[in-house]
Amino acid sequence: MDDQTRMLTGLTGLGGLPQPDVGDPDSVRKQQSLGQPQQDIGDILQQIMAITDESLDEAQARKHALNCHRMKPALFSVLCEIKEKTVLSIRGVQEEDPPDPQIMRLDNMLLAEGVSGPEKGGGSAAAAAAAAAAGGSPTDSSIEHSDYRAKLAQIRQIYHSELEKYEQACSEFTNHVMNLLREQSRTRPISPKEIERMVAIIHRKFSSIQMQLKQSTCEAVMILRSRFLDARRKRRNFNKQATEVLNEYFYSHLSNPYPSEEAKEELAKKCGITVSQVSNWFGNKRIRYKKNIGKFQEEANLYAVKTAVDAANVSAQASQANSPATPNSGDTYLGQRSLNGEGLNFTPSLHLQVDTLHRATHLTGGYEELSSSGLFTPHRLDANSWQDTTNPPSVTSPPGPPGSVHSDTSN
DNA sequence: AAAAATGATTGCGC
DNA sequence: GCGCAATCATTTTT
Repeated sequence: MDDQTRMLTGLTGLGGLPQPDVGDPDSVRKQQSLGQPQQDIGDILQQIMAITDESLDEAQARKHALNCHRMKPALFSVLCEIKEKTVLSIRGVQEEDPPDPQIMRLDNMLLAEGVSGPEKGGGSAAAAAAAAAAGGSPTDSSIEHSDYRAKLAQIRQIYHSELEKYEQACSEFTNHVMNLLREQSRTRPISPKEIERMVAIIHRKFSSIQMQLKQSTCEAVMILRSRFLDARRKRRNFNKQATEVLNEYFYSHLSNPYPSEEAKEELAKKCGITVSQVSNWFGNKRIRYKKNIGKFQEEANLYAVKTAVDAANVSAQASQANSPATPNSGDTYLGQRSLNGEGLNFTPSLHLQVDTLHRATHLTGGYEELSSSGLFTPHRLDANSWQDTTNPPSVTSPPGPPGSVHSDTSN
C-alpha cells in the first residue's frame, strides 16, 4: 500500500514533486502525446493528486477504483517498457554466462575424487576399516587406505550437507523474492521478464557461493591426499622377510634383475606389498647396486650363499634322500665362513665366487674362468648387459675395495 | 644430532 | 610404458 502511493505520487512528478522513482516526466509526457487516452490520463492524475488529501478510507476506495481502471494495464505495460529501456538496460548487459570453466574443473575433480557423484556407500569405508582391523591380513596400506576413505567420506558428507543447505536457501530466497516481486508487480512496474532476470541474478550469486564451497572441498581433498596418499610422508620400511625375498630374487638374477610382470606379482604377493612397490624396489636396487657395487658385495655374497644352499638342499633332496645331512643353519654358517675365510669346495662358496667373479669379469672382461668353474655360471653371461649400458664412472673407478677384495677371494 | 639407508616421486629418453 | 637418474622425505643407524 505504501508502495502504491509512492508509485502514484511518483507519477505526479509532472506537478513538480521530484521523485527518483520509475516514472520520469518525459515518459508521461510522451504517453500523453499519444493522443486518445490523453483525457483519461489527465483524469487519473487528477485523482491521484487528490488522494493525498483524502482520508484513509476514501483513499482506499479510490485506490481500488484506480486499480480497476481500464487504463491501468496500459499504464503498467508502458511503465515497464520504460523501465526496461532505462534501468535494466544499464546493468542487464552482462548476462549470458557460459558454463564457467572454473566450476567445470572443480566439478570434474570432485567427481573424480568421488566426493560428488554417486555415493559409494557411506558405511562402506567404516566397514572396510572394521574388516581391516578384524581381518587376518592387517596390511598397513589397507588400514591407511580405509582411514583415507573414511576421511574422504567425511568430507563428502560435509560437502553434500552444505550443498543441500545452499540449494535450499537459494530456492527459499528465490521463492521469497519472486513472491515479493509478484506482489509488488501489482503496484509497481515489474514485468515477469524482470522477475526472471532477478531470479537469474540470485542464482548466479548463489552459484558463486557454491563454487567457493566446491573450491574449499577440493582443497580439503588435496590436503587429505597429500597427507595420506603421498607415501613419501608416511613411508614404512618393508619388513625383514620382504626385503629378504626381494634380495634373494635380485641376487639370484643378478645377470638380469628385471622381474617379469608375473614375477613381480608373485614377489609382491610374497612380500605383502604392491607390484609397483616391487618395481620401485628393483629400480632402486639396480641403480644403487650399480652405483656402488663394492658396498653391496657383502650382501651379494650373503644372498648368493643363501640361494646356493637352497639349491643344494633342493637338489640333495631330489637326487638322493639317503644322504645323512639335512642341515639348514649349518650349511649357511659354513657358507658364510667360507666366504670370509679361504675359498672352499662347498657349493655355497662356489656360488659366491660366481657372484664375485661376475663383478670382476665385468671389470676385466674375461669371464671364462668363471664359467669354467661351475653350475651357476650360465645365467651370468649377460650380466654385463644391464650394468654396462650406462656406466662409465662407477665400475671403472670403484675406489679400491670391491675389485681388490674380490680378486683376493677368488684367488 | 648427523649420517646413512630406504621407499617413493619426478623428469627424461627410448 | 619402462627404466634410469636425480631427488625428496622419511626412517634407521651411528
